[in-house]
Amino acid sequence: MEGDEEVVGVSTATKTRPPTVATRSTNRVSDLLDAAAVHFATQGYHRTTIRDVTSAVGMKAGSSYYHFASKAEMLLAVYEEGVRRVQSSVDDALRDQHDDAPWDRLEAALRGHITAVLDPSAYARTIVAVLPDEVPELRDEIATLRDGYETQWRELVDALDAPVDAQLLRVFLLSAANSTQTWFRRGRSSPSEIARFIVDVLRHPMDPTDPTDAASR
Amino acid sequence: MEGDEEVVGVSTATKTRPPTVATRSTNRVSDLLDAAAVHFATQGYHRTTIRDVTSAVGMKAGSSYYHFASKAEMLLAVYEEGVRRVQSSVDDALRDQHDDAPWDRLEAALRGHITAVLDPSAYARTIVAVLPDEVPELRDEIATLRDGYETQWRELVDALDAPVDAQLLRVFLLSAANSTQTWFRRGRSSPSEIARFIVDVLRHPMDPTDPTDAASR
DNA sequence: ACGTTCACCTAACAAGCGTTCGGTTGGTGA
DNA sequence: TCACCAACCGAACGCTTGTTAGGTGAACGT
Repeated sequence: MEGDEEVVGVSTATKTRPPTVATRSTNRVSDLLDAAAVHFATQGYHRTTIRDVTSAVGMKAGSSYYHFASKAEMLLAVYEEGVRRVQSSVDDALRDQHDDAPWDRLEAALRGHITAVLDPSAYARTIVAVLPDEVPELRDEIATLRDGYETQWRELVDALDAPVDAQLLRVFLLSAANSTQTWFRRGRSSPSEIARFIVDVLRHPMDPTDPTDAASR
Repeated sequence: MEGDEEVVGVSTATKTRPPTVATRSTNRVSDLLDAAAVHFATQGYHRTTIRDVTSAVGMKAGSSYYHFASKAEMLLAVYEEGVRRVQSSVDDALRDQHDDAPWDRLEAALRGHITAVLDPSAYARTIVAVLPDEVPELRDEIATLRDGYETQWRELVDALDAPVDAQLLRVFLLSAANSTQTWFRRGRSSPSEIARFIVDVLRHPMDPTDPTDAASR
């Protein structure tokens, strides 16, 4: 009998359907998500327990399942919000950048990306910290989200018209920008400086023995 | 009575002391370590269970504790071997590199590093995949091991005499090299090509509009 | 005023985890 | 030949985990 399976998700529960949006002001889903983001970003998915997250906002473990059907769906929610925030941070940076030269646009995008990755809210950090196949059940969803975001970077890098493999360059750019999360210490250098550093390193020769570099030294 | 506590670690067990080195040929510690490396590298520390590792070599879970006092010590053993292999891979590459120009030495070291990171034995991949504070009880040991290895890179980067922050450059170099593990597909590009790509990107200007780049295009 | 619904809590469940401990076997040195 | 010990096995332990189910009270629409 395969007529009506759990089509949309209406399986065991008869009527207790967690609403997608908050309907009452006492709803604390956003607090839950905030705490989840912090824990996922700093401890990773598997080391984070539901009780870690809920107790951080004064909830009990079971209450989580009123809002999220599972731990994986909780991560997915954080992940989606993370992508949304990085994307909008990049958009903001690109909007502020009025010079539309390819290298300037790249630097602006880098600045936006790094800013989001270093944001204390930890949403963006989660999408860097937890890798796609760390949670097999979400592999496709996570991969899709990442791809959607990286599409923009494909265009940015292609626009450079650089004399190297564009795919390699894009991968290295993102890995360099993401790595800031591991070593960054506040106060030493800002996202803007890091973005500028990366672009400078790429644009200008840094080999003192390079014949084309005679002028800059 | 605090006279004789578990001073050195001789607590419960009376005489069953696992020997540090293998004494009999039927010893399968190396097989265990191989399997552990594969699982730690591909699944991470927390998603890997003792039963995963032992069953991969036809052992039972409890038998692991004849060789390793805990799961954490098992990881540490893999980690140490991983550092050893990356180090020797870099040493080999540097030895083969007869031109001792700083940039050539850097490229050789990168080649060695990437080769080790992409090695199917997975030991080196482990030290990239599992981050220092993923296992709090080993944080200091792991950090020490990493520092020891990175010292060499400090020297290599300093020798470049590049007109940028040496620390930033070193961090980006290693993160770029390590990121190969996530996207590398065998057959598309070799460790040598990737190493050369990274060095090329740094040494030579890739901005077509850069005035100093007129000659190379 | 009142029944309904939201947003939780309480309490447990089964599965899986790292770990322990006594037993077993086959190779080994004397 | 035989005691011995390295190198396991078998079976459990206690704990944590994600998850479920039923109950509770305050806020809400009517």
